[in-house]
Amino acid sequence: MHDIKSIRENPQDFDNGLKRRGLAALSSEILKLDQDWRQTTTRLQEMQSARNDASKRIGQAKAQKNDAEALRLMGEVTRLKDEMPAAEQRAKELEQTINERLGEIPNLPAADVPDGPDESANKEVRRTGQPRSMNFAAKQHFELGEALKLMDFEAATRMSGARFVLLKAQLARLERAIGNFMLDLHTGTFGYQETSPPLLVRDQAMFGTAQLPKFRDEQFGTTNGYWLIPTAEVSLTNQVRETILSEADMPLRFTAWTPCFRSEAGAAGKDTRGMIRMHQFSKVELVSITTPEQSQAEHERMTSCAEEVLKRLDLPYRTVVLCTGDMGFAARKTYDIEVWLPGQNAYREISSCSNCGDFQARRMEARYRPTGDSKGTRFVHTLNGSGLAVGRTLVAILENYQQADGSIAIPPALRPYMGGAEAIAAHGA
RNA sequence: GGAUGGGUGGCCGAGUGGUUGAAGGCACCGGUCUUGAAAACCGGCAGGGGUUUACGCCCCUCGUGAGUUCGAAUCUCACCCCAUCCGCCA
Repeated sequence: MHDIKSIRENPQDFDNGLKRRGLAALSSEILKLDQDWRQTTTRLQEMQSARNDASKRIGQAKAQKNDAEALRLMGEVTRLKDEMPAAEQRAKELEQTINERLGEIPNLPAADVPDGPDESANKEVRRTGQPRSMNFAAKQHFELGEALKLMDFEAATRMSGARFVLLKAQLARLERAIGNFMLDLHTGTFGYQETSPPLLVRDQAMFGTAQLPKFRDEQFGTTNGYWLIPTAEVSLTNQVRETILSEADMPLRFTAWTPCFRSEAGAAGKDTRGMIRMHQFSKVELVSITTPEQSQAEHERMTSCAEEVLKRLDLPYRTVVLCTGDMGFAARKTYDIEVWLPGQNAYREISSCSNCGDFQARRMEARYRPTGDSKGTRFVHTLNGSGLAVGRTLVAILENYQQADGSIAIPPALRPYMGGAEAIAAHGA
Protein backbone atom coordinates (compact mmCIF):
# COMPACT_ATOMS: atom_id res chain seq x y z
CA MET A 1 0.00 0.00 0.00
CA HIS A 2 1.31 3.38 -0.93
CA ASP A 3 1.44 6.41 1.28
CA ILE A 4 -0.96 8.95 -0.13
CA LYS A 5 1.15 11.71 1.39
CA SER A 6 4.22 10.70 -0.54
CA ILE A 7 2.16 10.62 -3.74
CA ARG A 8 0.97 14.14 -2.97
CA GLU A 9 4.49 15.33 -2.35
CA ASN A 10 6.17 13.54 -5.24
CA PRO A 11 3.60 12.64 -7.88
CA GLN A 12 6.29 12.56 -10.53
CA ASP A 13 8.40 10.02 -8.63
CA PHE A 14 5.34 7.89 -8.17
CA ASP A 15 4.45 7.89 -11.85
CA ASN A 16 8.06 7.29 -12.82
CA GLY A 17 8.15 4.25 -10.57
CA LEU A 18 4.99 2.90 -12.15
CA LYS A 19 6.37 3.57 -15.57
CA ARG A 20 9.48 1.57 -14.76
CA ARG A 21 7.15 -1.30 -13.97
CA GLY A 22 5.47 -0.83 -17.32
CA LEU A 23 2.35 0.74 -15.86
CA ALA A 24 0.48 3.89 -16.77
CA ALA A 25 0.72 7.02 -14.65
CA LEU A 26 -1.89 7.16 -11.90
CA SER A 27 -0.98 10.10 -9.73
CA SER A 28 -3.29 12.64 -11.32
CA GLU A 29 -6.28 10.33 -10.99
CA ILE A 30 -5.44 9.44 -7.40
CA LEU A 31 -4.68 13.00 -6.42
CA LYS A 32 -7.93 14.23 -7.89
CA LEU A 33 -9.80 11.82 -5.64
CA ASP A 34 -7.56 12.81 -2.77
CA GLN A 35 -8.20 16.49 -3.26
CA ASP A 36 -11.91 15.90 -3.42
CA TRP A 37 -11.69 13.86 -0.24
CA ARG A 38 -9.69 16.50 1.56
CA GLN A 39 -12.12 19.24 0.63
CA THR A 40 -15.08 17.16 1.71
CA THR A 41 -13.35 16.18 4.91
CA THR A 42 -12.40 19.72 5.80
CA ARG A 43 -15.95 20.91 5.22
CA LEU A 44 -17.32 18.03 7.26
CA GLN A 45 -14.91 18.72 10.09
CA GLU A 46 -15.98 22.34 10.24
CA MET A 47 -19.58 21.25 10.64
CA GLN A 48 -18.61 18.70 13.27
CA SER A 49 -16.67 21.31 15.13
CA ALA A 50 -19.64 23.70 15.15
CA ARG A 51 -21.92 20.92 16.31
CA ASN A 52 -19.58 19.89 19.11
CA ASP A 53 -19.26 23.45 20.24
CA ALA A 54 -23.02 24.02 20.33
CA SER A 55 -23.57 20.74 22.16
CA LYS A 56 -21.17 21.75 24.84
CA ARG A 57 -22.97 25.04 25.30
CA ILE A 58 -26.28 23.22 25.54
CA GLY A 59 -24.88 21.29 28.48
CA GLN A 60 -23.74 24.53 30.08
CA ALA A 61 -27.03 26.32 29.44
CA LYS A 62 -28.97 23.47 30.99
CA ALA A 63 -26.69 23.47 34.00
CA GLN A 64 -27.52 27.14 34.44
CA LYS A 65 -31.23 26.47 33.96
CA ASN A 66 -31.20 28.70 30.89
CA ASP A 67 -33.80 26.71 28.98
CA ALA A 68 -34.42 29.35 26.33
CA GLU A 69 -30.76 29.42 25.34
CA ALA A 70 -30.58 25.64 25.34
CA LEU A 71 -33.58 25.43 23.08
CA ARG A 72 -32.14 27.97 20.68
CA LEU A 73 -28.86 26.03 20.48
CA MET A 74 -30.70 22.77 19.87
CA GLY A 75 -32.34 24.33 16.88
CA GLU A 76 -28.95 25.40 15.61
CA VAL A 77 -27.56 21.91 15.91
CA THR A 78 -30.56 20.41 14.16
CA ARG A 79 -30.08 22.73 11.22
CA LEU A 80 -26.40 21.86 11.09
CA LYS A 81 -27.15 18.20 11.07
CA ASP A 82 -29.23 18.45 7.94
CA GLU A 83 -26.15 18.92 5.84
CA MET A 84 -23.82 16.53 7.59
CA PRO A 85 -24.97 13.10 6.39
CA ALA A 86 -24.34 13.93 2.73
CA ALA A 87 -20.79 15.11 3.43
CA GLU A 88 -20.18 12.11 5.65
CA GLN A 89 -21.28 9.70 2.98
CA ARG A 90 -19.29 11.46 0.30
CA ALA A 91 -16.12 11.43 2.41
CA LYS A 92 -16.54 7.76 3.17
CA GLU A 93 -17.10 6.83 -0.45
CA LEU A 94 -14.08 8.76 -1.59
CA GLU A 95 -11.92 7.26 1.10
CA GLN A 96 -13.00 3.78 0.15
CA THR A 97 -12.38 4.40 -3.52
CA ILE A 98 -8.92 5.76 -2.80
CA ASN A 99 -8.06 2.77 -0.63
CA GLU A 100 -9.30 0.33 -3.23
CA ARG A 101 -7.23 2.00 -5.90
CA LEU A 102 -4.14 2.13 -3.70
CA GLY A 103 -4.57 -1.50 -2.68
CA GLU A 104 -4.17 -2.64 -6.26
CA ILE A 105 -1.07 -0.63 -7.12
CA PRO A 106 2.20 -2.55 -6.82
CA ASN A 107 5.22 -1.38 -4.88
CA LEU A 108 7.66 0.92 -6.63
CA PRO A 109 11.05 -0.48 -7.64
CA ALA A 110 14.14 0.58 -5.71
CA ALA A 111 16.49 2.92 -7.54
CA ASP A 112 19.11 0.25 -8.18
CA VAL A 113 16.71 -2.24 -9.76
CA PRO A 114 17.43 -2.63 -13.50
CA ASP A 115 14.68 -1.55 -15.87
CA GLY A 116 13.20 -4.12 -18.19
CA PRO A 117 9.97 -5.64 -19.44
CA ASP A 118 10.38 -9.27 -18.34
CA GLU A 119 12.78 -11.90 -17.10
CA SER A 120 15.04 -11.46 -20.12
CA ALA A 121 16.23 -8.21 -18.56
CA ASN A 122 17.15 -9.71 -15.19
CA LYS A 123 20.80 -9.22 -14.33
CA GLU A 124 23.08 -11.95 -13.07
CA VAL A 125 25.01 -10.68 -10.07
CA ARG A 126 27.09 -13.77 -9.35
CA ARG A 127 27.53 -17.38 -10.34
CA THR A 128 28.67 -19.90 -7.79
CA GLY A 129 29.85 -23.49 -8.23
CA GLN A 130 30.64 -25.45 -11.37
CA PRO A 131 28.14 -27.78 -13.03
CA ARG A 132 29.56 -31.26 -12.64
CA SER A 133 30.72 -32.91 -15.82
CA MET A 134 28.93 -36.16 -16.51
CA ASN A 135 30.07 -38.83 -18.90
CA PHE A 136 26.49 -39.81 -19.60
CA ALA A 137 23.33 -38.02 -20.64
CA ALA A 138 21.80 -36.27 -17.65
CA LYS A 139 18.24 -37.27 -16.95
CA GLN A 140 15.47 -35.07 -15.63
CA HIS A 141 14.38 -35.52 -12.03
CA PHE A 142 11.05 -37.18 -12.85
CA GLU A 143 12.74 -39.74 -15.06
CA LEU A 144 15.10 -40.54 -12.23
CA GLY A 145 12.40 -40.56 -9.57
CA GLU A 146 10.06 -42.74 -11.52
CA ALA A 147 12.83 -45.16 -12.45
CA LEU A 148 13.60 -45.41 -8.73
CA LYS A 149 9.90 -46.19 -8.18
CA LEU A 150 9.94 -43.56 -5.46
CA MET A 151 8.16 -40.69 -7.21
CA ASP A 152 4.58 -41.55 -8.09
CA PHE A 153 2.70 -39.03 -10.18
CA GLU A 154 0.04 -41.49 -11.25
CA ALA A 155 -1.09 -42.37 -7.77
CA ALA A 156 -1.15 -38.69 -6.87
CA THR A 157 -3.19 -37.90 -9.96
CA ARG A 158 -5.73 -40.58 -9.18
CA MET A 159 -6.55 -39.01 -5.84
CA SER A 160 -5.81 -35.33 -6.48
CA GLY A 161 -5.40 -34.66 -10.18
CA ALA A 162 -2.61 -32.89 -12.00
CA ARG A 163 0.20 -31.04 -10.25
CA PHE A 164 0.46 -33.34 -7.28
CA VAL A 165 3.09 -35.92 -6.49
CA LEU A 166 3.60 -38.69 -4.01
CA LEU A 167 7.10 -39.35 -2.74
CA LYS A 168 8.01 -42.67 -1.19
CA ALA A 169 10.58 -44.23 1.08
CA GLN A 170 14.04 -42.71 0.55
CA LEU A 171 12.70 -39.80 -1.47
CA ALA A 172 10.09 -38.96 1.16
CA ARG A 173 12.86 -39.11 3.71
CA LEU A 174 15.08 -36.98 1.52
CA GLU A 175 12.45 -34.27 1.52
CA ARG A 176 12.33 -34.41 5.30
CA ALA A 177 16.13 -34.37 5.47
CA ILE A 178 16.30 -31.28 3.29
CA GLY A 179 13.73 -29.42 5.36
CA ASN A 180 15.46 -30.29 8.61
CA PHE A 181 18.86 -29.40 7.27
CA MET A 182 17.65 -25.99 6.15
CA LEU A 183 15.88 -25.25 9.41
CA ASP A 184 18.93 -26.27 11.42
CA LEU A 185 21.15 -24.01 9.35
CA HIS A 186 18.89 -20.97 9.55
CA THR A 187 18.13 -21.31 13.23
CA GLY A 188 21.53 -22.53 14.40
CA THR A 189 23.87 -20.49 12.25
CA PHE A 190 21.84 -17.48 11.16
CA GLY A 191 19.65 -16.78 14.16
CA TYR A 192 16.21 -17.16 12.64
CA GLN A 193 13.53 -18.20 15.11
CA GLU A 194 11.86 -21.45 14.15
CA THR A 195 8.11 -21.04 13.86
CA SER A 196 5.25 -23.41 13.31
CA PRO A 197 2.53 -21.12 12.02
CA PRO A 198 -1.09 -21.46 10.89
CA LEU A 199 -1.51 -22.68 7.32
CA LEU A 200 -5.03 -21.30 7.09
CA VAL A 201 -5.45 -17.56 7.39
CA ARG A 202 -8.14 -14.94 7.06
CA ASP A 203 -8.66 -12.27 4.43
CA GLN A 204 -6.88 -9.58 6.43
CA ALA A 205 -3.68 -11.60 6.57
CA MET A 206 -3.75 -12.25 2.83
CA PHE A 207 -4.38 -8.57 2.25
CA GLY A 208 -1.50 -7.68 4.54
CA THR A 209 1.12 -9.48 2.49
CA ALA A 210 -0.71 -8.45 -0.72
CA GLN A 211 -2.00 -11.77 -2.06
CA LEU A 212 -5.39 -10.08 -1.86
CA PRO A 213 -7.23 -8.44 -3.43
CA LYS A 214 -5.39 -8.77 -6.72
CA PHE A 215 -4.34 -12.41 -6.75
CA ARG A 216 -7.46 -14.09 -5.46
CA ASP A 217 -7.48 -16.51 -8.40
CA GLU A 218 -4.08 -17.86 -7.52
CA GLN A 219 -5.14 -18.94 -4.05
CA PHE A 220 -6.99 -21.87 -2.60
CA GLY A 221 -9.74 -20.91 -0.20
CA THR A 222 -11.90 -23.02 2.07
CA THR A 223 -15.67 -23.01 1.95
CA ASN A 224 -15.85 -21.20 5.28
CA GLY A 225 -13.64 -18.26 4.51
CA TYR A 226 -10.08 -19.32 5.18
CA TRP A 227 -7.21 -19.20 2.72
CA LEU A 228 -4.50 -21.82 2.41
CA ILE A 229 -1.20 -20.03 2.57
CA PRO A 230 0.65 -19.90 -0.75
CA THR A 231 3.85 -19.34 1.24
CA ALA A 232 4.77 -19.13 4.90
CA GLU A 233 5.64 -15.50 4.18
CA VAL A 234 1.97 -14.81 4.87
CA SER A 235 1.92 -16.37 8.33
CA LEU A 236 5.38 -15.26 9.38
CA THR A 237 5.01 -11.66 8.26
CA ASN A 238 1.52 -11.25 9.69
CA GLN A 239 2.82 -12.08 13.14
CA VAL A 240 3.50 -8.38 13.56
CA ARG A 241 0.27 -7.10 12.01
CA GLU A 242 -1.47 -4.40 14.02
CA THR A 243 1.35 -4.13 16.50
CA ILE A 244 3.77 -1.43 17.55
CA LEU A 245 7.22 -2.89 18.16
CA SER A 246 10.19 -1.37 19.91
CA GLU A 247 13.17 -0.47 17.81
CA ALA A 248 15.31 -2.59 20.14
CA ASP A 249 13.33 -5.68 19.09
CA MET A 250 14.56 -5.47 15.54
CA PRO A 251 15.56 -7.09 13.37
CA LEU A 252 13.15 -9.95 13.98
CA ARG A 253 14.02 -13.08 12.02
CA PHE A 254 11.61 -15.96 11.53
CA THR A 255 11.80 -19.23 9.65
CA ALA A 256 9.25 -21.94 9.04
CA TRP A 257 9.08 -25.12 7.03
CA THR A 258 5.52 -25.43 5.74
CA PRO A 259 3.47 -26.76 2.89
CA CYS A 260 2.43 -24.10 0.40
CA PHE A 261 -0.66 -24.16 -1.78
CA ARG A 262 -1.05 -22.44 -5.12
CA SER A 263 -3.72 -22.81 -7.74
CA GLU A 264 -1.22 -22.03 -10.49
CA ALA A 265 -3.95 -20.27 -12.42
CA GLY A 266 -2.41 -18.79 -15.51
CA ALA A 267 0.41 -21.33 -15.53
CA ALA A 268 -1.43 -23.76 -17.79
CA GLY A 269 1.01 -25.69 -19.91
CA LYS A 270 4.06 -24.53 -17.92
CA ASP A 271 6.27 -27.12 -16.26
CA THR A 272 3.66 -29.80 -16.62
CA ARG A 273 6.14 -32.64 -16.29
CA GLY A 274 7.71 -33.35 -12.98
CA MET A 275 7.50 -31.57 -9.66
CA ILE A 276 8.70 -28.09 -10.56
CA ARG A 277 5.26 -26.51 -10.34
CA MET A 278 2.87 -28.20 -7.94
CA HIS A 279 -0.39 -27.20 -6.31
CA GLN A 280 1.22 -28.23 -3.05
CA PHE A 281 4.89 -28.04 -2.19
CA SER A 282 6.99 -27.51 0.86
CA LYS A 283 9.28 -24.62 1.47
CA VAL A 284 11.49 -23.25 4.19
CA GLU A 285 10.74 -19.56 4.40
CA LEU A 286 12.75 -16.71 5.86
CA VAL A 287 11.12 -13.48 7.04
CA SER A 288 12.75 -10.44 8.60
CA ILE A 289 11.12 -7.45 10.21
CA THR A 290 13.47 -4.47 10.33
CA THR A 291 13.73 -0.73 10.60
CA PRO A 292 13.92 1.23 7.35
CA GLU A 293 17.63 1.76 7.97
CA GLN A 294 18.30 -1.96 8.33
CA SER A 295 16.34 -3.42 5.47
CA GLN A 296 18.81 -3.05 2.67
CA ALA A 297 21.63 -4.79 4.52
CA GLU A 298 19.16 -7.39 5.78
CA HIS A 299 18.16 -8.12 2.21
CA GLU A 300 21.76 -8.93 1.29
CA ARG A 301 22.15 -10.98 4.42
CA MET A 302 18.97 -12.96 3.81
CA THR A 303 20.01 -13.71 0.26
CA SER A 304 23.36 -14.96 1.48
CA CYS A 305 21.61 -17.18 4.04
CA ALA A 306 19.62 -18.78 1.25
CA GLU A 307 22.73 -19.13 -0.90
CA GLU A 308 24.55 -20.82 1.93
CA VAL A 309 22.14 -23.74 1.70
CA LEU A 310 23.18 -24.34 -1.90
CA LYS A 311 26.84 -23.95 -1.05
CA ARG A 312 26.61 -26.56 1.66
CA LEU A 313 24.78 -28.91 -0.68
CA ASP A 314 27.38 -28.19 -3.34
CA LEU A 315 24.77 -27.27 -5.91
CA PRO A 316 25.81 -24.81 -8.64
CA TYR A 317 23.69 -21.70 -8.81
CA ARG A 318 23.51 -18.14 -9.93
CA THR A 319 21.99 -15.13 -8.32
CA VAL A 320 20.07 -12.62 -10.38
CA VAL A 321 18.50 -9.32 -9.53
CA LEU A 322 15.04 -9.12 -11.03
CA CYS A 323 14.31 -6.27 -13.38
CA THR A 324 11.38 -3.93 -12.81
CA GLY A 325 9.07 -5.91 -15.09
CA ASP A 326 9.68 -9.27 -13.42
CA MET A 327 9.31 -8.30 -9.77
CA GLY A 328 6.41 -9.40 -7.63
CA PHE A 329 3.66 -7.02 -6.58
CA ALA A 330 4.90 -6.23 -3.08
CA ALA A 331 8.64 -6.08 -3.73
CA ARG A 332 10.82 -3.06 -4.15
CA LYS A 333 13.82 -5.26 -4.96
CA THR A 334 14.21 -8.99 -5.46
CA TYR A 335 17.06 -11.43 -5.85
CA ASP A 336 16.25 -14.77 -7.39
CA ILE A 337 18.57 -17.66 -6.81
CA GLU A 338 18.57 -20.14 -9.65
CA VAL A 339 19.96 -23.63 -9.24
CA TRP A 340 21.59 -25.54 -12.04
CA LEU A 341 19.49 -28.44 -13.33
CA PRO A 342 21.59 -30.63 -15.62
CA GLY A 343 18.56 -32.62 -16.76
CA GLN A 344 16.99 -29.43 -18.07
CA ASN A 345 20.35 -27.93 -18.95
CA ALA A 346 19.16 -24.70 -17.36
CA TYR A 347 19.20 -22.59 -14.22
CA ARG A 348 15.81 -22.67 -12.50
CA GLU A 349 14.48 -20.52 -9.68
CA ILE A 350 14.84 -22.10 -6.26
CA SER A 351 14.59 -19.01 -4.09
CA SER A 352 13.30 -15.50 -4.29
CA CYS A 353 14.37 -12.93 -1.70
CA SER A 354 12.50 -9.65 -1.59
CA ASN A 355 12.70 -6.43 0.27
CA CYS A 356 9.16 -5.06 0.49
CA GLY A 357 10.08 -1.86 2.29
CA ASP A 358 7.07 -0.52 4.19
CA PHE A 359 4.61 -1.69 1.54
CA GLN A 360 3.28 -4.68 3.47
CA ALA A 361 3.70 -2.93 6.81
CA ARG A 362 1.20 -0.28 5.75
CA ARG A 363 -1.28 -2.93 4.77
CA MET A 364 -0.77 -4.74 8.06
CA GLU A 365 -0.38 -1.65 10.22
CA ALA A 366 2.89 -2.97 11.55
CA ARG A 367 4.81 -0.17 13.21
CA TYR A 368 7.59 0.45 15.67
CA ARG A 369 8.52 3.13 18.12
CA PRO A 370 11.99 4.54 17.51
CA THR A 371 14.34 4.47 20.50
CA GLY A 372 14.73 7.74 22.33
CA ASP A 373 11.47 8.97 20.92
CA SER A 374 8.49 8.34 23.14
CA LYS A 375 6.20 9.99 20.64
CA GLY A 376 5.41 8.84 17.14
CA THR A 377 5.70 5.60 15.23
CA ARG A 378 7.13 4.47 11.91
CA PHE A 379 6.26 1.58 9.68
CA VAL A 380 8.59 -1.41 9.81
CA HIS A 381 10.19 -2.89 6.74
CA THR A 382 9.44 -6.49 5.82
CA LEU A 383 11.54 -8.96 3.88
CA ASN A 384 10.92 -12.48 2.81
CA GLY A 385 12.88 -15.14 1.03
CA SER A 386 12.82 -18.84 0.34
CA GLY A 387 15.52 -20.62 2.15
CA LEU A 388 14.83 -22.71 0.02
CA ALA A 389 11.98 -24.32 -1.87
CA VAL A 390 12.28 -27.87 -0.58
CA GLY A 391 10.66 -29.63 -3.54
CA ARG A 392 12.90 -27.89 -6.02
CA THR A 393 15.92 -28.61 -3.88
CA LEU A 394 15.03 -32.29 -4.05
CA VAL A 395 14.76 -31.93 -7.82
CA ALA A 396 18.18 -30.28 -7.93
CA ILE A 397 19.78 -33.01 -5.83
CA LEU A 398 18.32 -35.71 -8.02
CA GLU A 399 19.59 -34.12 -11.18
CA ASN A 400 22.99 -32.98 -9.92
CA TYR A 401 23.80 -36.09 -7.90
CA GLN A 402 22.56 -38.68 -10.38
CA GLN A 403 24.90 -41.51 -11.26
CA ALA A 404 25.23 -43.40 -14.52
CA ASP A 405 23.31 -46.35 -13.08
CA GLY A 406 20.35 -44.20 -12.03
CA SER A 407 21.24 -44.12 -8.34
CA ILE A 408 21.45 -40.83 -6.49
CA ALA A 409 24.39 -39.88 -4.31
CA ILE A 410 23.38 -38.10 -1.12
CA PRO A 411 25.16 -34.79 -0.47
CA PRO A 412 27.40 -35.19 2.60
CA ALA A 413 25.61 -32.41 4.45
CA LEU A 414 22.38 -34.40 4.31
CA ARG A 415 23.75 -37.81 5.27
CA PRO A 416 23.24 -37.30 9.00
CA TYR A 417 19.59 -36.68 8.22
CA MET A 418 19.40 -39.82 6.08
CA GLY A 419 20.56 -42.26 8.70
CA GLY A 420 24.09 -42.09 7.33
CA ALA A 421 23.11 -43.38 3.88
CA GLU A 422 25.42 -42.25 1.08
CA ALA A 423 23.15 -42.96 -1.83
CA ILE A 424 19.65 -43.86 -2.91
CA ALA A 425 20.15 -47.09 -4.77
CA ALA A 426 18.84 -47.68 -8.26
CA HIS A 427 15.68 -49.73 -8.37
CA GLY A 428 16.47 -53.41 -8.55
CA ALA A 429 20.12 -52.83 -7.74
C1' G B 1 -22.66 -27.05 16.72
C1' G B 2 -25.06 -25.40 21.94
C1' A B 3 -24.54 -22.02 26.40
C1' U B 4 -22.42 -17.94 28.80
C1' G B 5 -19.02 -13.93 29.29
C1' G B 6 -16.08 -10.32 26.92
C1' G B 7 -13.50 -6.79 23.15
C1' U B 8 -10.89 0.43 26.38
C1' G B 9 -4.13 3.60 25.04
C1' G B 10 2.65 -0.20 23.71
C1' C B 11 0.82 -3.79 27.82
C1' C B 12 -2.47 -4.58 32.19
C1' G B 13 -6.79 -2.32 33.86
C1' A B 14 -10.82 1.50 35.92
C1' G B 15 -14.84 3.72 33.81
C1' U B 16 -23.04 2.71 32.44
C1' G B 17 -25.44 9.49 28.95
C1' G B 18 -22.45 15.66 29.68
C1' U B 19 -16.05 19.71 29.07
C1' U B 20 -13.45 11.56 29.94
C1' G B 21 -9.37 10.81 24.67
C1' A B 22 -10.27 8.22 29.05
C1' A B 23 -8.31 6.98 36.56
C1' G B 24 -4.44 3.78 38.28
C1' G B 25 -0.31 0.51 37.34
C1' C B 26 3.61 -1.33 34.07
C1' A B 27 6.73 -0.14 29.99
C1' C B 28 9.11 3.93 27.60
C1' C B 29 11.47 9.09 27.46
C1' G B 30 13.66 13.38 30.26
C1' G B 31 15.39 15.01 35.06
C1' U B 32 16.90 14.88 40.56
C1' C B 33 19.82 11.77 43.65
C1' U B 34 24.35 8.32 42.97
C1' U B 35 31.46 7.21 41.69
C1' G B 36 28.18 4.29 38.23
C1' A B 37 23.83 1.39 38.17
C1' A B 38 19.48 -0.01 40.75
C1' A B 39 15.88 1.91 44.00
C1' A B 40 13.30 6.31 45.26
C1' C B 41 11.32 10.93 43.76
C1' C B 42 9.69 14.82 39.94
C1' G B 43 7.96 15.57 35.00
C1' G B 44 6.48 13.79 30.13
C1' C B 45 4.11 10.03 27.20
C1' A B 46 -2.33 7.00 22.75
C1' G B 47 -3.01 6.42 17.43
C1' G B 48 -4.67 8.29 12.80
C1' G B 49 -6.21 12.43 9.84
C1' G B 50 -7.37 17.64 8.11
C1' U B 51 -5.51 22.62 8.22
C1' U B 52 -1.34 26.10 8.97
C1' U B 53 5.22 28.97 6.53
C1' A B 54 5.12 28.07 11.67
C1' C B 55 3.17 28.31 16.86
C1' G B 56 -1.17 26.19 16.85
C1' C B 57 -6.30 25.00 15.75
C1' C B 58 -9.68 21.26 14.50
C1' C B 59 -11.75 16.25 13.35
C1' C B 60 -11.98 10.95 14.06
C1' U B 61 -10.96 6.57 16.95
C1' C B 62 -12.77 2.86 23.56
C1' G B 63 -13.77 -4.41 17.98
C1' U B 64 -16.67 -2.82 13.08
C1' G B 65 -21.06 -0.69 11.02
C1' A B 66 -25.86 1.34 11.60
C1' G B 67 -29.26 3.75 15.18
C1' U B 68 -31.36 6.66 19.67
C1' U B 69 -29.87 11.67 21.65
C1' C B 70 -28.62 18.53 21.65
C1' G B 71 -24.59 15.17 23.47
C1' A B 72 -22.47 7.98 23.50
C1' A B 73 -16.63 4.24 25.67
C1' U B 74 -21.36 4.30 28.33
C1' C B 75 -28.22 2.97 25.61
C1' U B 76 -30.39 -0.14 21.01
C1' C B 77 -29.58 -3.36 16.68
C1' A B 78 -26.52 -6.10 13.27
C1' C B 79 -21.89 -8.05 12.22
C1' C B 80 -16.72 -9.48 13.31
C1' C B 81 -13.42 -11.35 16.80
C1' C B 82 -11.84 -13.52 21.52
C1' A B 83 -12.45 -16.46 26.04
C1' U B 84 -14.77 -20.22 29.07
C1' C B 85 -18.00 -24.50 29.68
C1' C B 86 -20.70 -28.50 27.08
C1' G B 87 -20.86 -31.63 22.64
C1' C B 88 -17.82 -33.63 18.66
C1' C B 89 -12.81 -34.58 17.36
C1' A B 90 -6.64 -35.00 15.69
